[in-house]
Amino acid sequence: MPQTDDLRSSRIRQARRRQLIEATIESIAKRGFAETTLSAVTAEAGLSHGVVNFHFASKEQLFVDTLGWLAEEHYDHWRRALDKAGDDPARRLEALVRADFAPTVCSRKKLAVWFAYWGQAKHRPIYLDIHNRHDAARREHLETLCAALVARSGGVGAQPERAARLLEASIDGLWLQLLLYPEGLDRKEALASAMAQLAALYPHHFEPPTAPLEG
Amino acid sequence: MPQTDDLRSSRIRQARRRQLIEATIESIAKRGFAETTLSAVTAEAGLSHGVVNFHFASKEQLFVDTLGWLAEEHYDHWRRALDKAGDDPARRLEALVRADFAPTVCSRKKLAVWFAYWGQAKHRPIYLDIHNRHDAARREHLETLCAALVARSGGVGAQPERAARLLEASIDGLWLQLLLYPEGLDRKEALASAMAQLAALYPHHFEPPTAPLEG
Amino acid sequence: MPQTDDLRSSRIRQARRRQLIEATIESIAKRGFAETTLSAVTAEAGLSHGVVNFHFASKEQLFVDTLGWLAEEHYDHWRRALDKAGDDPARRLEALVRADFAPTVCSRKKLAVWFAYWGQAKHRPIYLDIHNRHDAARREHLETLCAALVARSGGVGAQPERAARLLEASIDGLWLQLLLYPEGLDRKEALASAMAQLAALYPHHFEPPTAPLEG
Amino acid sequence: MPQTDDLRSSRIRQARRRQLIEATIESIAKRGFAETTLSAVTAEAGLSHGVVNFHFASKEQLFVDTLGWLAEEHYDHWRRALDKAGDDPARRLEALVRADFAPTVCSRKKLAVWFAYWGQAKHRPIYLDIHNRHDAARREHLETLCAALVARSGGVGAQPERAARLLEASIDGLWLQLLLYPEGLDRKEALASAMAQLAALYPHHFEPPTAPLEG
DNA sequence: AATGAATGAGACTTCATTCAT
DNA sequence: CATGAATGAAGTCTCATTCAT
Repeated sequence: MPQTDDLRSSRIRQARRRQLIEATIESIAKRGFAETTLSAVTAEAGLSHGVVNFHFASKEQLFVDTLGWLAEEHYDHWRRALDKAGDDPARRLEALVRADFAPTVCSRKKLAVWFAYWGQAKHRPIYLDIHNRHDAARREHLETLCAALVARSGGVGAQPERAARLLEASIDGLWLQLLLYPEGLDRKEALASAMAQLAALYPHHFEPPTAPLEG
Repeated sequence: MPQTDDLRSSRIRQARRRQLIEATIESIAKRGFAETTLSAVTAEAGLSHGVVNFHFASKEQLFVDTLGWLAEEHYDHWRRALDKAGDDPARRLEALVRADFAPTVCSRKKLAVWFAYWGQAKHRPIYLDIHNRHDAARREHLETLCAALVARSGGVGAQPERAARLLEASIDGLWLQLLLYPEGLDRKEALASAMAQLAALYPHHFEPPTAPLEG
Repeated sequence: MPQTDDLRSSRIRQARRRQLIEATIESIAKRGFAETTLSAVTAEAGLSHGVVNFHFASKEQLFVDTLGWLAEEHYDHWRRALDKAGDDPARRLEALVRADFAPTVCSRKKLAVWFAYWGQAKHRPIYLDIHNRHDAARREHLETLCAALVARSGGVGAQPERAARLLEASIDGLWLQLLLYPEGLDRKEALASAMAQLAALYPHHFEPPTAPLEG
Repeated sequence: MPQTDDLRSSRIRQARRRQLIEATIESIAKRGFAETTLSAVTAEAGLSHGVVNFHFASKEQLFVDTLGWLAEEHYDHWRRALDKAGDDPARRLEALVRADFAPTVCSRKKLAVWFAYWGQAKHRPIYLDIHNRHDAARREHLETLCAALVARSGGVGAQPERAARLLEASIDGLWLQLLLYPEGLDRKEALASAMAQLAALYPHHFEPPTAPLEG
C-alpha cells in the first residue's frame, strides 16, 4: 500500500535526520566546528558516507537544523518547567532559572555546542536568528516575572528590564564558566550561584543558598 | 654593523607578526574561525601569500599567538585601570568592572573573536590554557576585593567567592548579549547593567545607576 | 547482496590501486622521483586529481606500495623460472641469471625505477627493508647453487659466498650499464656477459658465449 | 689595487663554491635528493640563506657542478693510482680496481650520492653526460689492460671487451651492495671480492684472495 | 533508501628565487 | 660580497558533493 509505504518512509527519514543531528552535536562537542566533517558525523552515527546529502541539502543545512533542534529542545524544556511551577511569580522565576541547570540542557557537551554556535554568531546571521527566535519568549517571561516582583523591591530589583538582563547574563556567564573551568565549578554550585543571584536581586523573595544545591 | 642589523631585522619581524595578528583578529571577527584562511589573513594585511609561514610555524600557531596577544592586551588593560584606581576597594572593584566595558576591549569585533576562541575551548586545551593563565590573576583580584567589602554586607555579598563569580559571570554574560543582540543593547547600557550588578551585591557601597553610563 | 557488493567494491579498489601503481612506475621512469607529482601520476592514469589519497594514505605510501609491487613481481618472476628449471644446479643457476634479463623485468623503464629507489635507499630505511626482504631468498638460492657447483671447481668458484656475491654484483652492475649506456649495450649482450660471468666462475659447468644471446 | 682585489675575490668565490658543493654532497647523502633544499645546503655549510644563488645560477646548476666535482675527484683518484702502478698491465689493472675501493671514493656517503645521481640518470641527460664523459677514459684503460692480459688467457679472459665490462659491472654491483647491505659487507671484503673477480677472469695473473684485504 | 567510489575546488605549506639593505 | 625578508608558484592533502549501482 503506497500510503503505508509513505508513512514508513517518512518515519525512517525522520529517524535518520534525528540520528544525524545527534551525531552532529556529538561531533561538534568532541571535535569542534571546524573539525566536524561529514565523514566524522556519519562515522559517529554509524551510517554510510553519502547519506547526509540525502537527508540534508548541504552541510550548512545540517548545522542549521542541528541548532534548530537544540533551540527547540531548550524551549520545550523551560516551557514544561514553567507549566509545572504554578502561579506564584517567585516560584515561576525560580523554575526558569533551575531549568537552565538541569542535566539535560546543561551538560558540558551541550554547553560546548552552544558556545560553538555563539562563536559564529556574528557572521552567520542565520544562527543568530534561530537562537533569538527561540529565546525571545524566554526573555519576555523573565522580564514579566521580574516586573511582578518589583512591588516589594528596592534597588536593582526595581528596574525589571535590567534585573531580567542581569539574570540572563549571569546564567549565560555561569554556563561559560562551566565550560571554561570544569574543575573550578560544577553544575550544582553553578545553580547555587544562580539562586544567589536571584537573592541579590530580590532579597525579599529569595534566600541566598548556603551550600551547593541539588539540580 | 651586525648588532644594528639584528636589531632592525628583529624589529621588522615583530612588526610583521603584529600586522598578521591584527589581520587575523579582523578576519576572525569578519568571517569567523572556519572561514579564516591564510589567504584571507594575508589579503587583510596586504601581504603576500607565503609570509605567514615565514613568521609563524603554522596556521594553528598563528591562532595561538593571536589569542595570546589578545589575552595580554586585556590583562594590561585592567592592570592599568587598577593602578589608577587608588586604594579604596569599592573604587578598585568599580575600576575592574568598568575596564571590561572600555571601547578598546569591548568592541563587537573583539567580542566576536573572544567568543570564537571560547567556542573551541573544549577541544583545544591550548586555548583554555592561554585564557585561564591570563584570567586567574583577575579572578583573584575580584575575590579579594569582594572579600574586602564584606564587612558592611549581608546577603550574597557576604559570600565573596560567589559574589566574585557572579560578578564575572554577569560581565561575560553581558558580553555575550552585546554580541548576540547588538540592537537590543549597547556598550553603555551594558556597563550600567554591570554597575547595577555591583549595587545588587553590595548595596552599601554602590548605587544602581538610573540611566546608561558613559564608558 | 552485501557480500557481492563488498566483493565488487574490493575488486574495483584493487584495480584502481594497480592502475595507480603502474602509472607511478611509468612516471618515475619518465620523470624521475622528484618530478613525479601526484598530478603527474593521476594524469598518467587518466584519473582525477584526488583519487590517490582515496586509495593510498599518502604519496609516500603510494611509493612504498609501488616498490612492494615491483619487488613482488620480480620475486614471482624468478621463482617461476626456477620452478621450470629442473633439478640440475647448473641449469637452475643459469635460469636464475637469465630471469634477470627477461624483457618484463629488464626493460629500461623498470631499471630506471629500480635505480630511482636504490638512489634513496640510504635515507629511506623502508625502501631498503622492502627490497632486502624480497631479495634475501634470491641471495640464498644463489649461494646454495654456487655451493653445489663447488666440487669440480678451483679458483673463485671454490668460495661459494664470494662467487654468489660476484654473480649478483655483475648482474646489478650490468643493469646499471644498461641504464647508463643504452647505446653501448643491449639486453642480449648484457645477458651474454652475465653468462660469461658464470663461465668465468665455473668453467667446468659453463661455456662463455661467443655472440650475444637471445633473451 | 684592483687586481689584487680581484684575485682575493676570486679565491673567496672558489672557496665558497667548494664549501657549498661539499655541503650538497653531505646533504644528498644524509637526506637524499628530494629533501636537499637550498636551506639544507646553506645550513650544512653554515652560510646564509640567499648565498647559493649568488654563486650558482640555480639549484639545478649546483647539482650539476656537484656531480662534476665528484666525477673529477674520482678521475684524479684513479689517474694517480695508475701513475703509481708502473708498467706491468696486471699491476695497473689491479691498481685501477683497488682505487675504486679506497676510503675517499668508496665511503658510504659518496656511494649514496653516486647512486642518487644514477637514480636520475634516465631523465637527466646532463647527469649522464657528465658521468660518461669522465668514465669513458677509465673504460678504455680497462679494456686496453684486459686486452694486454689476453695472451696467456683462455675462457672469458679471451674476450677483453666482455671481461672489461664484467670487471666494471662487478665493481659497480659491489658498490650497490655496500650501499644496500651495510651490515652484510664491508669495504675490505668488497675489495677482496673484486680481486677475486680479477682472478676469475685472469687466473694466470691473479690469485683469489683467501681473506678480506686491507684497502 | 542507501552505498561508497569518484571528482575537483581549495586549503595549508614548502621552497627556489629575488632584492633591498 | 653577504644577508635574510619577501614573493608566489606549485605541491600534497582534505572533504563537500555527486552519482552509478
